[in-house]
Amino acid sequence: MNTDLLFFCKICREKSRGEIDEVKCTIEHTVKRYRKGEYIASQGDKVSSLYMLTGGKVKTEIIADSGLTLSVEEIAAPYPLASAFLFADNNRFPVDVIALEECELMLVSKESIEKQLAECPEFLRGFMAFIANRVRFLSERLKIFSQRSIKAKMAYYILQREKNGAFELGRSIASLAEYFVTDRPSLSRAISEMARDGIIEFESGKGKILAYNEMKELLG
Amino acid sequence: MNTDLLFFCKICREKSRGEIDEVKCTIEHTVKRYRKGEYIASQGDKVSSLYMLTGGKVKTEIIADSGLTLSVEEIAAPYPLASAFLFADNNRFPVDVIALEECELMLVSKESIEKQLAECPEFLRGFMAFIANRVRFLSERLKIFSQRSIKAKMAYYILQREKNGAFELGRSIASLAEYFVTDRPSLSRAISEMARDGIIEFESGKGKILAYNEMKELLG
DNA sequence: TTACAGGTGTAACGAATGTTACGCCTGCCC
DNA sequence: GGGCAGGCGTAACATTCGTTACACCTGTAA
Repeated sequence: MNTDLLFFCKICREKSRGEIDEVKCTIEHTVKRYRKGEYIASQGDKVSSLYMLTGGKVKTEIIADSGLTLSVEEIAAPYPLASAFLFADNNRFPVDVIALEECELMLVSKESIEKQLAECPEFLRGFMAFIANRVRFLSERLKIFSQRSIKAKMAYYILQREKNGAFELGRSIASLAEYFVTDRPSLSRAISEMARDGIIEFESGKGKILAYNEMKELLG
Repeated sequence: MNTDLLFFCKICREKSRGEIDEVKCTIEHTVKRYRKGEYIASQGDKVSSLYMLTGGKVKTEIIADSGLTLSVEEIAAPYPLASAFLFADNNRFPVDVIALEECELMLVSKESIEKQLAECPEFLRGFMAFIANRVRFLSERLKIFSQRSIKAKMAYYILQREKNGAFELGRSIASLAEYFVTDRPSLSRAISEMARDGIIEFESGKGKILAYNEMKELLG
C-alpha cells in the first residue's frame, strides 16, 4: 500500500506507515508507469477511474480536431487528474495528458472510490475538501474576470481585502498582473491613475482607500 | 419528508412519494422560512449546514467592509446554496444571501450530509455530480477568459466545436458576447474582421475555418 | 397592410489596453 | 566598489475595445 497515494485522507497522511496498516483506509488500485512523452490520457477518453499522479510531472493540452494546441498547464505529483470529471455527467477528459518525465499513476476505479468514500469518513472529507476548494478557487477567479476593466479588477481586489480603509496587496504587482491576465505596465498605470485621481493611496504593497464612492463607480 | 429536498438523489427524484418512503434516503433536516428582504446568511458566516433552497428566490451580494455592493446573482429554488463551501477548508459564506420573496430553506447538518453520503450511493453520486458539473462549468468559463482578446476567445470557442473545419455557434451572437463579457458590436466586428482576413467564413450561426495557421496565432 | 420587437452588420470616435523601451531602486554576490 | 538581477514606474505609440447611433432583415401581432 502506497501511502503517497492517500492524498485525500488526512488520517492516512498524518500517520506513519505502520499505523496506516491498522487503519481501514485501504483502496484497491493498480499502478501504471509512463515514460517521458507518453500519452496518459487523450481528450475525450472516458474517465472511469481516478487518475492519481503519484510521481513525476505531466502537462495537459487541448487539441482541436485540426491539431492546434490551445493551452498548456503543468501538474506535478502528487495530484489527482480530472478528479471532478470522474463524477460529472459528461465524464470525459477535457484535455490530453502527456508525461513530461518518468511518471507513476495510481488508478482507482470509480466503484472503489465510492466504496472508500462510504467507508472512510476522513477520505470522504478529504475528497470533498479538495473539490470544494477547487470550486472556491475557480469562483473567486471568475469574479475577478467578470470585472471588465483593469481598474475595476483592482477595485474589486482591494475591496475584498480592505480593513478599515486600509489594504495590502499580498503579492507583487507583476504577479497580480498575471492573476488579472494583463500586463505589468498596464496594471502599474492603472494603479498610478487611481492614486493620481485621489481614489487610493498606494506605496510598496500597502495602501488606503480615499474615495469610496469613486471606487464604487469603477465596479461593474 | 419533503421529496423536493432530495435534489441530489436520483432514486428519490425518480420515484413516487410512496416508493420513496420505502427507500432509505431519509435525511435529518430542519425547515426555515424567510420573508422578502430577510438575510438568510451573511458574508463570513460559518457554513456548517447545507442550505437547500426549496422554495422562492434569493439574491447573493458581496459587500466590502465599506458597504459597497460588488456583485449580484439570482438563484431560484430548488438549488443548494454554497454546497461546495460546506466542505471547503475556509467554510464561510463568500456572499450575503437575501430573500427576494417568501423563501423556504432546508437545513441539513454537515454530519447528516456525511452520513447520507456514506449510506446512500445514489445520494453520493448525485451530490458529487452536482459539484463536479460545477467545476466543469467554471473551468470551461475560465479557459475562455484566459484568452485575452475577443478574437482569441472566438478562435478558442470555434476550435472547441469544430468538426472537419466546420462549426456552429449554437447560440446567438448577442448571447455569445455576453458569455465573453464583451459587447455585441465588438464581437460582431471581431467576426467580421476574421472573415475579412480570410481566417473563417461565417453566416447565420454557421461557418468554416479557412486558415488554421492564422487561427493559431490568435490564441494566447 | 402596418407596426413592432429581436437579432444582426457597420461606422466613427474616444477610452482603455498592449507593447516596447528606458531608467530607477534595492539587495546580493563577487 | 562594481556588476547584476528582480521589481517597479513611466512614457509614447499602436492596437483593441467600448459606446453610440443607425440601417437592415425577419417573423409576428394588430
